[in-house]
Amino acid sequence: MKVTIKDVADRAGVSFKTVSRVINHEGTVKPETLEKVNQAIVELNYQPNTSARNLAGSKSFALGFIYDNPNAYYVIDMQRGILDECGRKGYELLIHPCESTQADAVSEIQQMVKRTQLSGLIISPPLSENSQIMAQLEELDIEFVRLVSGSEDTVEDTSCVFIHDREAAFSIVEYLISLGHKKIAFLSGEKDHRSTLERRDGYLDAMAKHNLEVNQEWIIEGKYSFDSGVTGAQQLLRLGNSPTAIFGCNDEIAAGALVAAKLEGVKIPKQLSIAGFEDSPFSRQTVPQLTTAAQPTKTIASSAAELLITNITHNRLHGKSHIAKHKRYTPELVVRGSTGAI
Amino acid sequence: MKVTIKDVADRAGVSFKTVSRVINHEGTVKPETLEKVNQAIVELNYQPNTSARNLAGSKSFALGFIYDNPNAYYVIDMQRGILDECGRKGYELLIHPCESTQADAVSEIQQMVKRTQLSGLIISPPLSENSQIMAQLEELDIEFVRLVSGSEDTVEDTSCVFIHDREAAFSIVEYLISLGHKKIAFLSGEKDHRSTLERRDGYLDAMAKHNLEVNQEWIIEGKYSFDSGVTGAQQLLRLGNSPTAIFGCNDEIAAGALVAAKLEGVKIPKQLSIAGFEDSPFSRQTVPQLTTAAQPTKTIASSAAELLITNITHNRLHGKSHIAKHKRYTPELVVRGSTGAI
DNA sequence: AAACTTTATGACAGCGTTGTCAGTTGATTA
DNA sequence: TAATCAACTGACAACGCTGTCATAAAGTTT
Repeated sequence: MKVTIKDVADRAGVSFKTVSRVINHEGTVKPETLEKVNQAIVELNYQPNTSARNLAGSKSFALGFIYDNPNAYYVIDMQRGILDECGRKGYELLIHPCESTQADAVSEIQQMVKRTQLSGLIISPPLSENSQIMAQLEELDIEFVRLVSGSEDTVEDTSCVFIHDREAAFSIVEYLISLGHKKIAFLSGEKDHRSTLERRDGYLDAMAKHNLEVNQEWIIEGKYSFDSGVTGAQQLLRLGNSPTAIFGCNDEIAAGALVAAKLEGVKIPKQLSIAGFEDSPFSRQTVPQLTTAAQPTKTIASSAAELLITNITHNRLHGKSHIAKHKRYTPELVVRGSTGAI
Repeated sequence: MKVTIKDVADRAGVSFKTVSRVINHEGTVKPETLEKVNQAIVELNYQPNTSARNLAGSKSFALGFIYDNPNAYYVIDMQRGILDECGRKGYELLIHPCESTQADAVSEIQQMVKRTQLSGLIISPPLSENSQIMAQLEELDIEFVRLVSGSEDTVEDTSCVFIHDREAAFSIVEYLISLGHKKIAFLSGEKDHRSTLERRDGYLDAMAKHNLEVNQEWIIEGKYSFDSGVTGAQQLLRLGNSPTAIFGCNDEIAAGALVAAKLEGVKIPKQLSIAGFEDSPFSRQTVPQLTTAAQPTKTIASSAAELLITNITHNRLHGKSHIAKHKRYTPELVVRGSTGAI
């Protein structure tokens, strides 16, 4: 009924330990033996039992994805990207949404890690930016990779995938400037998200580079939500000296701004240009479609998983020598109908 | 370092088997012993090792969620709902997005089940409606619960959670009728999705009940996408005899229709009423907001997980006596600004 | 008070792997 | 030719738990 390593061994005429060597690609198996074993594996359609492997090796072939992000599109893309890599490397994925505000967030993660012996964690923003939580996680003695906005790490030398939000925001705003805009507003997301600050800095960089005045009234604090975009934009449009372009911290905000503009009777892009960030499906479901910065979330996720698995494998072989590698991505400008010359 | 069942046993002054009994709520432990053991567990912060439990019991405390659904909001809600229940019952969740069109979808699932000894699967539409895949899954000898549109099962006696799309669609259309609409169009989703057919039937039911003519030109085949809503609505609005109300098969379609109406210069809801289905975040991010039917996805998911875990537990105790229970949910009408009297 | 239940607990094998260490083989060297 | 070495393979004990069966303790019946 159930095919075990011994069945494979019998069929191949070797000891079950040799089969184990083959499964684990230990490389110390004679080519012809390897061939026999592989054939037996195929013939019997053998699948190694994960629990047994985990138990015996006191490790696990599973990664955890920890997130605290309300954006469904983002989360789904992340999951897909991680799963792709997991599939290639023979890992499973456990997902763990949580609330970073929750006091026991870490102890919950810790329990999960203990129970399942997760061999690594991938942590996405904004959780990955919470230095307190990250500090606690360090103590858990588990490998992890964080996704963070920016180009340098705030926390010590953990493995990171950096997203260059600042540079991307800069490109967007510079593009708006190239269209002739001088009065450009910024609709911010939660200001305790690093991405908000990075994107704002990119905006400020571009304004400064082109010697454009930044009116403090044009920087509106808000949230990463559609509603926040609506109210923020309304506020801007009712200003005496209202901007001719709005850069929303993400597509939801920008979509909200678009709606607000319509409510106020402002024509897009004739009277007002609006740009978003992220290139989520949102940005293609507005009229006109949003100019935005495309964040290759799925690729980033795969890449984070790859980095994590590399680290895990490395550590298994060479002990905790912490190679702490980094990767970097810069979202790219995508021009659509919501922006235009004045 | 690592706390095992034996450490707990030593501390509580009992055999490790007794601790095992406590962990598994076997109920044959004297109250005072139980108390001692529980205290030891807390003091040592003991977490049973899942791999060991799985291996020894040749079962697993993990469910799989199999889906083939492009709708990010839906998937996220499902995951949350399932995870909630998993948390309560001490299960883990493995997610497995897949393509139902893919030839080896089932063999992939099978391998995953073998590897991880998943104790049950939750399968959401449209995959759950694919009778071929379901048939193959039956042979896998694994407990599963399907989510399906409708009120009766097409497949034999598997466990199901039914979503009464037809009834809900009926309410929506009847509501439109109550507003005075007589010319009501239907923008369909993929017609190989059961939900599409159910919602269409609900639409037809309502039309029939009120003796309203159904012009075949008003039923437009499409997809569950924003774009499909746009083109479908455009087609309708350019008709000589165009409808005064549109019922979109889901919120994305309806949102698309809304945009199309705007492009054509048609005022919502003055000249045209539009209703969606699902109550996804979409429906609140349009202007005006969409009238829709609220599908309690998260609750449904929890409920499916609960049903599954009940079945699993039952089967462990009493063997495969297949209790095949069903649950039912009817989405509820949510009236917002996109619909109004003519 | 003896015989029988019932309830509560423990001893121990085994789940399917990996890790460790001890062979075995064949080739290479002195 | 014997000695040495590398490359490969196998035996066997873990890993941390559950299942099975045996046993002890307590309660019930006659």
